[in-house]
Parts: sequence; structure tokens; C-alpha cells
Amino acid sequence: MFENASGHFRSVHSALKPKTALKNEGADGFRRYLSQGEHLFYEADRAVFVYEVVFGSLRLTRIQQDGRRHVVAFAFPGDIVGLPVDGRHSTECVAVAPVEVIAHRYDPAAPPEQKPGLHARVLAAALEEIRALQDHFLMLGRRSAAEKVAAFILWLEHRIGEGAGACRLIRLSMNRADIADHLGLTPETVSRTITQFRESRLIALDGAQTMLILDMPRMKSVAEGG
Amino acid sequence: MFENASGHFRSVHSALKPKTALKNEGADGFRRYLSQGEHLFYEADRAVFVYEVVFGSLRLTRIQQDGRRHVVAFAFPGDIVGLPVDGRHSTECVAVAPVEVIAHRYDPAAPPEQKPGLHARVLAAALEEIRALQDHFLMLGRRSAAEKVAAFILWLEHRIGEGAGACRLIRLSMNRADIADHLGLTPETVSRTITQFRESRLIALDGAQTMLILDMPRMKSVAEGG
DNA sequence: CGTATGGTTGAAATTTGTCAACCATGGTGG
DNA sequence: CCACCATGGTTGACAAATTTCAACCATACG
Repeated sequence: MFENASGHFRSVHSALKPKTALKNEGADGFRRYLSQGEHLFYEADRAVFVYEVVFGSLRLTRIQQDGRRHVVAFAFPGDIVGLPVDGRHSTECVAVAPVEVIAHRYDPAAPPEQKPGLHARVLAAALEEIRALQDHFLMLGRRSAAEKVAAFILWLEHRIGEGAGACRLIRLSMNRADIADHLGLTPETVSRTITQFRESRLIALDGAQTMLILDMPRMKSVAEGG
Repeated sequence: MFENASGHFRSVHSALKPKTALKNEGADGFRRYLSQGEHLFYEADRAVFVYEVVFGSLRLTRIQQDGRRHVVAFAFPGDIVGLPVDGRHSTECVAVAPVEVIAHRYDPAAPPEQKPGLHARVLAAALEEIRALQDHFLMLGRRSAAEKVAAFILWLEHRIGEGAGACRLIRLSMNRADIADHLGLTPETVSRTITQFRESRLIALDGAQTMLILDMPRMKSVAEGG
């Protein structure tokens, strides 16, 4: 259950900056801290704020009538999430790891002169997100499971990869089901594909969440269907 | 070949409004006319204008290194295409039917006060496009070919459907390969699926490009995996 | 009327999904 | 401090769906 998440991150940060978060509630640029599993917002919520991710990982999800879920995107530090469509959020947003965001009160209908800096950033974020979504299409379109998973690993590496000697280290904050719902695969297929990558020494794993890319060039070639 | 497209639409419009198109070249709000197969812009072109579609159908495509193609979107009257990312077009844009657009000189970095109306419209278009792309994800994610094609037909109906007695008429301006590359399927699978729909009296066809939806409720239920 | 393009159909092969069982890990409670 | 349990992850065998490759048909245009 989400509710019993350890919360140690949250307590740390809440302890450090609780007054900021509380006293600025409703104002501009205040911070919010989420522990794993907590919602930042829900689909169809009235959108009052946009959020700048400072720390952690978020998952943006849309759910269909029949219950099927689609993970539209993952967000990492530097991203802006919560762009409104017709004044509402078009996805739900959940922390998949402890998160810190800055909330900015934002109304796309308001005159841009009012907050020129924020307005420009939101527009840039929107245009950038369009490209990211288009990139994601190339990932979902007629591609094999191996190509999809390799492309996803490379994208993650690009966003949150850490150096590790000659290799690159990725800490996966999302689980296999999240990845599957992002790539249009089943968790079983994702798992099998990762196993194949491990058996062919493309990657190494330490537990399920820590991945080491052993051979970047080959990973790139797999992602491109080589 | 694109080059030998009939051009009769173009000639009509060029004959009617050639001076407007020419004398306003470089200015704001001038019109452009394209015949089938002509490019409005190419991927990675420097983006100087955004285009408001007045008439016709456009196809937005991204191409991968290995030559595989993805149809990111189709655009119809009322849409705005050509939103820049980092000052460049992120897709190529081709007319799949004769097209009329209004070109607006647009620089996202310019102060919004300069063209408040256009700026607001572009932002709204960007936010709307994000939702449309997210919707499209639900279409590409783990869904059967029948669900994808049905959802696409319903979307087309919503955008360009015409009344036809109790039924709804759609004039498909794109070919089967375009649809396939949009849905992440092969042209053969698209064709087979449409044939099934016809055989089960969900739709009727007049040639390959004119489709009549005979049973909207059932079409909706197929799109949702019913 | 012939040709080219796009569309359709068929049969076989491949991939992925499904269902089920099993394993690993980490947090909880004894 | 250790055992247990729950969750998520992995693996296997089978079924289902889609792709592939090939041939054939229809339509529009020269």
C-alpha cells in the first residue's frame, strides 16, 4: 500500500523545511514534498499550479474506462509537470520515488505580462513536451520489445544516468509494470527482455532496480533495430 | 510520385488568390495553397511560421535513421501546425489532400505582448496538442488492431465526419500505409481489419477512400475493447 | 487500353500475450 | 534477531495475434 511507504525522505525534508511549505501555501513558488506512492494531482483535477521537479521521479498516468492504464511519461528534475488543458490536469501524477517540487500558481488565460518568466518557461516546456511525446511515439510504433526496452533504457540513462567507471549506472525508480504500461508491453515481456539483455552481457543488474549498462554502443544498436 | 499530382485544386486557388499569396510573402497572415503530396515544411527546417489549417488534410511525419516512418498526427481545418521546438520543426508536414493554410510569422522567444492573440492561440494549441498526443498513446498502447482502427475511425468521424442520413460519412484523405504508420500496424493488418468491419456490417465502403459508419454504438464498443 | 499504384487476400512464421507457478526481497511481527 | 508474509519479479508452456512474403485485384491516369 502507498500509505505505509517508509516516509523517511519526507520526514527529513519536512523537518528541514516544513514552515516554508506551510506558510507559503497558496502563494507562489512554494515547495511540496511527496513520499513514494503519493499523488501530486489526479486526472481531471482543476489545475491551479504547474510544478517544477527539483528532486525525485514522478509518473504521469492516464486510465481508460476499462481500467487499462497508460503511463504517458516519467518526470525527473528539471521537468515541468501539470500543464493544464482546459483548466484541468489531463493525467494523474504520482511519485514513484520521494519527490520535491516547486508549485507555481499558473493560469494560461491570464495576461502573460503578469508573470513573463513563468509564462515563457511554461510555453517552452509545452513545446518541449510535444517533442518528447513525439519521440515516445517512435518508441511505441511498430517496434520489437527489445527495441522498445533498449530505447527506454537509453532515455533513462540520458535523463538520470550516473557514471560508473567505463559503464553507466541507472537507478530505476519505477517498477516493471510501470515500464510495461509506458512501452505498451506486458510486465512479463519487459522482464524477459531485461533478462535477455543480462544474459547477453548488455547490462548487469543489482537487484531489480539498479542497472548497469555494460555496452552503450551495442545498446544503441539494439534500440535502432540493429 | 508527388510531383505529378493533379494540381487542379492548386490552380483554382492560385488563380483566385495568387496576388495575395505573393504580395504578402514574408508578412503576416498570408495564405498558402498546397496540392496533394506537397510539403508545407520538412523536419529540422528552421521554423519561422506557424500555420493555421483552413482547408484540407495534412500529415505530420517523423522518420527514423533506419527509414521507418511514424505518422505523428493528421491535421484538419482549425488545427495549428508547425509549432517550433528549439526554433525548428520537429516533423515533416505533407498535404494528403489539397490544402489551404494561413501562415503566421511566429517566434516563441519574442515578447508575447507583441502579438498577444497569436501567442495565446499558440499556447492553447500546444496544450491541446499535448492532450491529443496523450490520447493517441492510449491508441498505441496495448490494444488490438481492431480497437486501434475503430478508435481511429471514430476520431476521424469526430474531426471530419459528415451527416449521411442516419449514418456518418468519412472521406479518408490518407492511404492505408499512412493509417498503418499512425497506428503502429502494417498496411495489411489495417486492410484486413477494415474488411472485417465491412463484413460485419459495421461500415460500408465506396472505393477505398469513402467510408460510411453504419453502426456508431457498436463502433464505439469495438474501440473500447467491448 | 495498358500500366502503375494502392489495396486486398492467403498461408506460414514470428512475436507477444496469457495463465500459472515459482523465486527474491524487504518489511513486520513474534 | 529471526522467521514469515506480501509484493514484485522471473520463468515456463501454450495460445493468440500480428507480421511477413507473395500473389492477385481494382482503380485511376496517361
